[in-house]
Amino acid sequence: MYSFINKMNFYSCLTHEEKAAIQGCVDSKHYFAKGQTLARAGEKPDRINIVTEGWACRFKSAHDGTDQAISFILPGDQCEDISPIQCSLDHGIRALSDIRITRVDRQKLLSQLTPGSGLTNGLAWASIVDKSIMGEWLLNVTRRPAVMRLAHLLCELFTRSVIIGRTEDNSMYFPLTQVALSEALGLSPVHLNRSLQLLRRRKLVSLSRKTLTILDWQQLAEFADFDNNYLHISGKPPVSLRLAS
Amino acid sequence: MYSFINKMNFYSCLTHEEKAAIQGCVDSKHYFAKGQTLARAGEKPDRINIVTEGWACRFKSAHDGTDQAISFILPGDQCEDISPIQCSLDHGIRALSDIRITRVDRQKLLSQLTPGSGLTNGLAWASIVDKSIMGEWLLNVTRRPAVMRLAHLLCELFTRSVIIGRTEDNSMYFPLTQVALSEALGLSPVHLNRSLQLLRRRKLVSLSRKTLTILDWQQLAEFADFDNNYLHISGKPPVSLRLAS
DNA sequence: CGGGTAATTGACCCGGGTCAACAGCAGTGG
DNA sequence: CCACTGCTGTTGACCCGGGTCAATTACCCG
Repeated sequence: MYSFINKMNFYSCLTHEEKAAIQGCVDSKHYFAKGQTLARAGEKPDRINIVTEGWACRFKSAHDGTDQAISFILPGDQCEDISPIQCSLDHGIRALSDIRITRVDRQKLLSQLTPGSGLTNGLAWASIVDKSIMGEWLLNVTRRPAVMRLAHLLCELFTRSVIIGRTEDNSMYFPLTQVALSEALGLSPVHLNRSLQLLRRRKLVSLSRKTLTILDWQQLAEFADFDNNYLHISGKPPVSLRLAS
Repeated sequence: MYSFINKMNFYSCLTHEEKAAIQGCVDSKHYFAKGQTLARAGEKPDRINIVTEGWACRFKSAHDGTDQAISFILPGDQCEDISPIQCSLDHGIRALSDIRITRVDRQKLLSQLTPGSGLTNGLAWASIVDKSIMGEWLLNVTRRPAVMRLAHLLCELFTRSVIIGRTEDNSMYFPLTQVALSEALGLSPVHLNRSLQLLRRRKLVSLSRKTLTILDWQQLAEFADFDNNYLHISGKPPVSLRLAS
């Protein structure tokens, strides 16, 4: 739960009371193994599930049975919208690694959403960033060639990991298989593999044993045409500093 | 302004007082010609601009100078997020037809966002739908071949037009040029043209003089693998009925 | 009737998909 | 400790949907 509060606190600024109040909404904790489905399209969940450890993804299934990932859920992210409106999911959610989840009482949490509260602002931020990311993915997938597309996604995921404090130097935990990456990027697994090899050959990244290391951030970001504006992190000194190095 | 209130009222349910209060936030009205830029990436607008007549699009520019549309703005839609958080735009906005805009005072409007108010709920709905549409676009663009992709977008735009009451029988106002369509679908204008011709030859749609006519909704929707679930309109009888016909 | 925008057509090409085989490696049970 | 099994990653050969370039042809409006 620390991960969620930390994220809210990053975007907004929570008082001690607010943090405690959020803690008070916790209902239960759960564990899911890699590959398990956390939610299916059409469901109408009445709890909020927050991923506290591990990665998941939202995905939609196409006419031909293939899946497209529409976003990644990292520690601190919720599976459901936290909104007064409750509507059925239009996509599924799947664990991409073993994950830990904290379930929260929806009504209790909603009651914290008074105008101006830290939680209200934090969630508003998070929502804007989510939308921005989807816009950037749209651009990524339609306008950038495969290698660049992959490089861009790696930049994004590294930056997001920095934000939630899950990097160590230039390395990060990276549980995605090549198939999962290809489903996010709209590429075939085969071609994704070839693109990844190009990045490795250029000594921009190294990726093995679930660890991604950025070998040359400047070069990688430039190559990917990566501009972190869309993540709306400007004015968050700790992160800016980390990324400048 | 009617278009915006009507949209909020469609998703939520506004009292007379609420409608009047929204009207009270109106600041000024403006006109923009087709092709004009309403906003640029990086700007931090402090007014809310609501399109009341005509179409616009949000777009992002790629490394090679081409643009990708990331969503369409129809009458009743706002250009800016209505959120306590104010952050800079990560995309531009361009008029796709001559458009009319009503400018609204941000602070006044925000003061209407009390928990449980019709506006709060309406905006929450709208936000969820916006996000859903982007997810569907992601799927559309990565997983569906060109003709199907186009068919799907036409289904979406027709459905959205029904929602805002801008259709007449099976026809609707449709100001998009083929270039604009191709920018939304991630296709080249040439290929878009060919795809459109296929749909015409199959007698699924007709499109000329800014009027789109759906010749066979059943067939078109089936062909496009269109499932309007993602627009979250179930339980809105007037629309369901219109679309069933 | 002229000029500019939007649509259409043909010829050619390439990024990335598909299919199929194989290698590496982790976990499992004997 | 090893053999088995299934997942993940890698490679090669071949193919096609959709891109590009370039030239016309409508269409719209003053």
